[in-house]
Amino acid sequence: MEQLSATAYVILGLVRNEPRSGYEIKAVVDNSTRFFWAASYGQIYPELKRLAEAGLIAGSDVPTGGRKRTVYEITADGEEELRAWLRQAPQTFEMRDEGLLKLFFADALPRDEAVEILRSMKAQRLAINERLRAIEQMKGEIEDPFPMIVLRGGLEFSEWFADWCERMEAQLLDSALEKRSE
Amino acid sequence: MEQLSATAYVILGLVRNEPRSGYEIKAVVDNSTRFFWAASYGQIYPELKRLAEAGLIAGSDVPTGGRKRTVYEITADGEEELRAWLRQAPQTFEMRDEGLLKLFFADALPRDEAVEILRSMKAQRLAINERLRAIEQMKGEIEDPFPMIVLRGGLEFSEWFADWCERMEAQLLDSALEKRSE
DNA sequence: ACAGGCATGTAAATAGTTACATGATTCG
DNA sequence: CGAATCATGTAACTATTTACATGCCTGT
Repeated sequence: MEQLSATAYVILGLVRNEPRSGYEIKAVVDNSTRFFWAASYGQIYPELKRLAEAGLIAGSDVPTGGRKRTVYEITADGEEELRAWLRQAPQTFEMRDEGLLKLFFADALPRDEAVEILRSMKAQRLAINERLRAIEQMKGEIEDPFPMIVLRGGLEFSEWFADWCERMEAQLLDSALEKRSE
Repeated sequence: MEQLSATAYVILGLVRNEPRSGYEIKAVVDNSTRFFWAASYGQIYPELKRLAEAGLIAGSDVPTGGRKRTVYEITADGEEELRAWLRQAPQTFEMRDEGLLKLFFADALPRDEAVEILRSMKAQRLAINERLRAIEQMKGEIEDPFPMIVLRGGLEFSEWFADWCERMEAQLLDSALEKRSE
């Protein structure tokens, strides 16, 4: 079998906890992994088919009320595949942050407008922080500690980032002041 | 004119400082923006043509020695376009971190193997930190303070991240100990 | 009745990487 | 001379998003 995509492992990992439908997987992703690994319907549904064909997950019809619904559960092969992947050292770690990109080029703007970039970035991070806090509240007691570790990491990260924006804003305003008093 | 891609603004921002060839742009990206916004030859060269056609940059033949070479400089229109973009609040901020993804699913592994994920992640972040430090050393004195602000932000971030990995590793080992003593 | 959520899916477009082709020049 | 680097480019592939289509069910 060819290499599986990272999205495939997101699915394997999520259906390992409990059987889920494509729709549910998308909902869970949007409240958990999407902060460090997103996935859209356009990836999830085709991937579910591929994984089922490869025998790594198994789908069965489990309607909710009268509503048609296919839930997938992981197979023994799927679990082995997931564990094999988990054992390999992680490779990909990318960031695409338009705020940092704009800040990098901010010399093209007057100082007071450059500072605005930092303010936007801080607001974004605080919004994410609130979002994560809401998710943290929702979670009850569960045995698996890892999702909570990662969630708390996200909280700490967004706090660090917001704080950094604040400090850099202050630094910029300070240096503007210095220049004026020279 | 249609919406420009983020890569287009990377190019506009870089050629604004000084005229550069596609090859040089790629090299600069790899030592600066690629930590928060990457770009490959497959994006850069076609984008240079588009931007030149749109009149936002202008290319001219400037051979190095006998070696053919086209350098691009920003036009007045290009600078206006760049500034207009910089003034809009940043939208995109994504992360794809395979380490966090694996950690999220680490319950599928025995604890001692789960801890390995954190060790790999820490090593990765320390490697990035060293890389950034090397870049910091290289930079001489320049008037534009923003690239250095962003670089220092990257240094602080990688340090925070490595430290977080260390703390989480300790926490995991502690909780494993607790379980044993119950 | 109708809005909103549940549910599955696909088409088209955009984004981005990788690998390759080509060829000149410089340095050891 | 040979390796590395400068330099430009493209083709093929993979990834990913967006938007849409479809239709049922539930609650107000």
